[in-house]
Amino acid sequence: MLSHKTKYALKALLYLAEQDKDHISKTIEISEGANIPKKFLEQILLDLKRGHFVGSRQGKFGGYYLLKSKEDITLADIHRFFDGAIALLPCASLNFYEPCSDCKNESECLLRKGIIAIRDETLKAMESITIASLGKK
Amino acid sequence: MLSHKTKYALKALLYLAEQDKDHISKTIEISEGANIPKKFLEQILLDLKRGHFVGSRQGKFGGYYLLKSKEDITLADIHRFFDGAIALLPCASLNFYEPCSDCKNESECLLRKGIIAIRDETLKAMESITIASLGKK
DNA sequence: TTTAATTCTACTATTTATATAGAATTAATA
DNA sequence: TATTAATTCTATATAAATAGTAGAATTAAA
Repeated sequence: MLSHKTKYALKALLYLAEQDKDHISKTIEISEGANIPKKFLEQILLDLKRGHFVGSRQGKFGGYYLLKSKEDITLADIHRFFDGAIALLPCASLNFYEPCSDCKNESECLLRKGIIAIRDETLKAMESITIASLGKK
Repeated sequence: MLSHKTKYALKALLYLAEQDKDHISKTIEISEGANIPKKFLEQILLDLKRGHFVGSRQGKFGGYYLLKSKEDITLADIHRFFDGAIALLPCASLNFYEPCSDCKNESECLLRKGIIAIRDETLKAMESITIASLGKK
C-alpha cells in the first residue's frame, strides 16, 4: 500500500500539473483543491522540493510549481522517494537492496526468485505511468 | 513490502512443502530449518491453520502439515491473508475495497485508474507464483 | 500417568505513520 | 522602510501497526 504521504504527494503533483504554465500555487490552494491537510502538505511539498520535483518561490505571492516535466515523473519515482523499495523484499530491490537478516544463503533462497519476478512486472507498470499520463483522462 | 510475518509464513509453507508426504513437522523443526523465531512462528502457524492452509496434530508427536495442495497456494493468497490488499490504494482493491477518506469523487479520480492498472499487472504475477512453483529451482 | 507437543491469552517493546504547533525567514509592494 | 503574506524549519505529539515474548492450559501418544 502507498502511505498517505505518497498518495498526497501524487495528488499535489497532479494538481500542479493541471495549472497553467507560470502559475504559482500556494499551499492552501493545493490543500483545498486536492483535499490534503495543509500542515502535512507543507512538509510533503518541502520533501518534493528537496527531491527536485517542484520548485518554490518564497515570500508574498510565493508558492510551488513543477520543476520536472510531468512526462518525466513516474509513479515509480514517487513511490521510491517516499515509501522506498518497490520490491516486496529488500533482497529483491534494485535501489534499496539489503540482505534479509534471517537469510542463510541468498543465492539459494527459493522465495527471492519469485519476488524478483513480481518486482519486474510491477516495476514495468509503475514506470510506464507518469503524472502526464494520469492527467489524460 | 511484505511484513516479516508474511515472509516467515511463506518460508514455513515452503519448508512444509519440501517434506515427505505424511511427515509432520514440529514448530521447532520449522523454526530451525527456516530460521524463524520460534514463538513468533507459533503464532504464524496458528494463523495459517485458521486460514486452512495447514493442519495440525496436537500432543506428543504433534506438529504441522500442508492442508492445501502446494499448487493451490499462491503468493497472492498469502499476501492477502496476512498483509491484506495487493492494490496500492484501498479504492483500487478487489478484496479489500474502501473509499479514500480524502476522495471527493472516486469515479473522476485520476490516480485511481493508474493504480488499478498497476494492480492488474502485480496481481497477474502474484497469482502465477505458487508454493509449488517456488520449490522448483 | 508422564511427556512433549500445540493452543491460547495477554502483554510489551519498538517503529512507523500521520500529523500539528509555532517561530524564523523571505520577498513583494505600498 | 514597514507591512504583509507566504515559505521554511525545528520540534513535538499521538495513534496504529509490527514484531516478538511469557506463561499457563490443553491435548494425545506411549
